[in-house]
Amino acid sequence: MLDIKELRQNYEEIMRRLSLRGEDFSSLEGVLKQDDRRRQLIQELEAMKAKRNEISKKIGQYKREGKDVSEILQSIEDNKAAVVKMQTELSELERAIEHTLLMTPNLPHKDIPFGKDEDDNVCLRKVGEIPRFDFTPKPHWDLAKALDILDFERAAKIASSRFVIYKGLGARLERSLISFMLDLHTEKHGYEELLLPYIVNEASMIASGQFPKFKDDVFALTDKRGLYLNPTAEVPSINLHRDEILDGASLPKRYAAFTTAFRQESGSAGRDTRGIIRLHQFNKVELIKFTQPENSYNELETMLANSETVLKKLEIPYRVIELCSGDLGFGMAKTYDIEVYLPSYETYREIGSISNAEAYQARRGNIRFKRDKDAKAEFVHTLNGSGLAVGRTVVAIMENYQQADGSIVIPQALRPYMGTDIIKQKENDHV
RNA sequence: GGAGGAAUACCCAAGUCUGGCUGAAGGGAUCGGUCUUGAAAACCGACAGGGCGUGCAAGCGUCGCGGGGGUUCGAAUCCCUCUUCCUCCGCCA
Repeated sequence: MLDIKELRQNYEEIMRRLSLRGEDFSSLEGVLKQDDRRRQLIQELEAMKAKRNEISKKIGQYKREGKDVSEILQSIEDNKAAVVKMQTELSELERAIEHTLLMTPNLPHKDIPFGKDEDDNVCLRKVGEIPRFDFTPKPHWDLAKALDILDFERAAKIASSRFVIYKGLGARLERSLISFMLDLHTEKHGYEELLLPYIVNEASMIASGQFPKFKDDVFALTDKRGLYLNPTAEVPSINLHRDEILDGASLPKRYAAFTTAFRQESGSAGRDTRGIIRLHQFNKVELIKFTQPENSYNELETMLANSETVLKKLEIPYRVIELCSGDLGFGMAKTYDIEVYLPSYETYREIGSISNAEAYQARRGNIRFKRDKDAKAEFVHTLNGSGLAVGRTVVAIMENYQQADGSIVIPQALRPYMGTDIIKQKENDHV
């Protein structure tokens, strides 16, 4: 959320930076007018309240002294109605202002490339060798079918389309990757492991930036409490410290969390319908940081490096993309995407996204810190990154490590977890 | 699911029945001081924090006793509602 005071003081500059996103934000002009009226109302209202408090105090005093109170009671009659009226107008204004601010995205960081959409993103580097095959590489769904490690038909029977069942070494591969990633980040990169609720409430959705704007993207439960299936680990983990004032000495806080994410994907009908690239339910290891503002961009770089390490150790080719202003996520000031090379697509596909939200989520979720005991509370910066998307890592391994006979070699780093170095077709397989 | 109980500042805790001099007694912790070679003890002093508004600032006002709403001139105190926690019963991995 943007700070209304900053918007008031720096209107031109903020509008200029917002416009880099390529959308229309003229509605913010109205917010300034509403804010003027709001402040005027607060002054009038508080003056009346001050008067009322004073008179009430006097009434108490008179009563104790046994004096007559009817005259003084009379004098406050008009006050009462006026207070109610002003209070009503004020809360309506506040609600309207808040709604607009909640619908307004974060300011893009000054240094990120300007652009309209993903075509203007900038490739920073390519890492790893793109595998060369002396046969035609197969897409992961074909490989999976022959190996009998993924089952889409039965998943559709049990749930619906865009779900999958992992079987045998397929399931083991997913589980191994989760452990591998968590072990790496907790043991080598200094993150603390979290295992979070998969169900979150509305306040959490608002704080992390999903609501109110992206309500259609999530699964809502019918439970009367207003609960939703977690669309990304960012939601439960950012909310870990909602409405808290953290000790500055405890920053940065670094967390790694395995979660299962659930998404409607309603805007993606027809896209990535085959395989496990885009599912309603998928697993992810997420990295989260709460930092002091001056350190957040350093922490962003190390977080990116931490995510890259996963792919380096798995020896999967990838590239790092810096998102341009027009492709930037709603709540983020700066984002790197990591994309893995997929032979069947003959291109790179996103496998992780590493972002700095600066104070945007902290303001929504009231997440602050104090530099020392007597200091004023300041908003932290929040960062989140994939470390990585597990299902897509499975895809990357299957496709990049496939052999001519359709078997899949397990990356060296993963073998201790897998207990085998290859996934191959079972003998006497009768499916 | 049923029956009870609770939520007050960093912690403990009084106040709630009977609304007003209570933005909140008392204790602990913490910080500062006296004493001491040093420390402890004892004694003295300080000790809501935060949001919002206003102001160059000091300050002033407002809101704030789990959250939200209501009654009232006035609410920690009365009413409604939600949340969380505890005890017991039932069910259950």
